[in-house]
Amino acid sequence: MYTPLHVSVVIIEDDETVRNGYAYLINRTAAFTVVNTYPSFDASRNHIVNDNPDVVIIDIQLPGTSGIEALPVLKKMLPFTHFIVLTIYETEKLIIEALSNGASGYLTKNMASSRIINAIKEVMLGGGSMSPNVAKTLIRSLQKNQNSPLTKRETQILELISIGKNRSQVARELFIEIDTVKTHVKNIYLKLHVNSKADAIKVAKLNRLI
Amino acid sequence: MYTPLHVSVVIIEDDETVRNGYAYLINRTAAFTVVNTYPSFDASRNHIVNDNPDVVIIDIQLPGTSGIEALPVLKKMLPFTHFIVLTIYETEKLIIEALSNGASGYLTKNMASSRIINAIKEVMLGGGSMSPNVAKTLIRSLQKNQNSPLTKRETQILELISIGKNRSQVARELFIEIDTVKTHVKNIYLKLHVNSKADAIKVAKLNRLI
DNA sequence: ATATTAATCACCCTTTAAGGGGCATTTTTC
DNA sequence: GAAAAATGCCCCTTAAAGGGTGATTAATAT
Repeated sequence: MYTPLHVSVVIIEDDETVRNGYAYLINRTAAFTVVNTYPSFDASRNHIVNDNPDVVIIDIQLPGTSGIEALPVLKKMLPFTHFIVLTIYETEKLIIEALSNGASGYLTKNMASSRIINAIKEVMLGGGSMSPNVAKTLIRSLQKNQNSPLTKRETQILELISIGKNRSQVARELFIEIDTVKTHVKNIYLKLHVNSKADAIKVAKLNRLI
Repeated sequence: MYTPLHVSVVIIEDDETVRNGYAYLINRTAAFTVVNTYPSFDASRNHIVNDNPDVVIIDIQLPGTSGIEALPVLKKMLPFTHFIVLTIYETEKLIIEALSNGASGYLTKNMASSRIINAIKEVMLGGGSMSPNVAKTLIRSLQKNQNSPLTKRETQILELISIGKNRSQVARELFIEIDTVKTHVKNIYLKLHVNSKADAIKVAKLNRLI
């Protein structure tokens, strides 16, 4: 694997011991240099653009601005920098927020240290990196319930409705009458025990029917 | 890392050379046994339940039923088996389809062979596994456009609308008047050059504004 | 073969939501 | 202190949603 020379890294992590541990680990690796470390995003604010790192390792739970909130701001300040979240939290919500806010990687702190180095290499090559638990959580968030009470057609119709199409648009798209769509919608509501579009979508998403 | 003994693997892959290569590689690994290989899902259909593998390595492009179509069927036949897709294709659509159809891993064929072994270990431990390019594609599909023409509030409102809430529900949720929601919606439509909810959601999703 | 489920369509009806227009105020941000 | 963002209040018309009741056909499972 080819790794560009002189990869500069900044670490944002509030625990001093952990922060120094990572810094040691990264500095020990040939061609990797930790150019600066900060105990919080707020502390990094006026310096990090000057550091101009290739990669930022950032924790989620930080004093003041959280890592999640910091990401879009950092991304704007350093548009060509890669961000790797390194945290103990692995809830679906946090993972999706971090990745949608600009992180290229999401690692949990119980990882072998070699994986941190690997992750840096991977994101430097334009890839993404996740620990297995994170990958699993993300994959699970994509997976549909195999025991859906809805039929194929009902699922299909609810999916179209969930992306904002109205009944006549659904009818046109599926080459059926609007009254047929209406019947399906009524049956969907019956099965999901709801009586509105919004509730149906909510229940369906909660149970991964769509 | 602890690995349970006797991990049984089935390979579904149409190219004989590749198939035998994987089989050799996996059999060479202690505690891993390839119990059977098939050139297609259709060929495996009547035997694979009897093979009862812990892990199935499956290609996407197969003669007859594609790997994507095969996944939900296999998942039903083997509810406790882990599936790893191993393919040359890495489009967003295929990746999301494969993962939402039940795959626990998605690897591309240009990977070092050790990663296949690692992936099997990871999914056996209940994790997920993706190669960096796949992770990047998946992450990118989550990322929002940083240059959205919409303001924070407009984005927030469009998000609520996109999950099926109507204006009065949005108003209640954000503790504002329904007329304010209406004004925001009007401005959203102006900015996105649309004049309906469905079109706004379509344009916004296409440009990752929501 | 035959019951069940899924999918299709057609009317009735009332209420709610959506969309277009214009305008005014306050709060935030640069 | 100008500009952008967020808030709110009217006018208006049409489109959509939701509830009820029913029927026919196609697919599928027992």
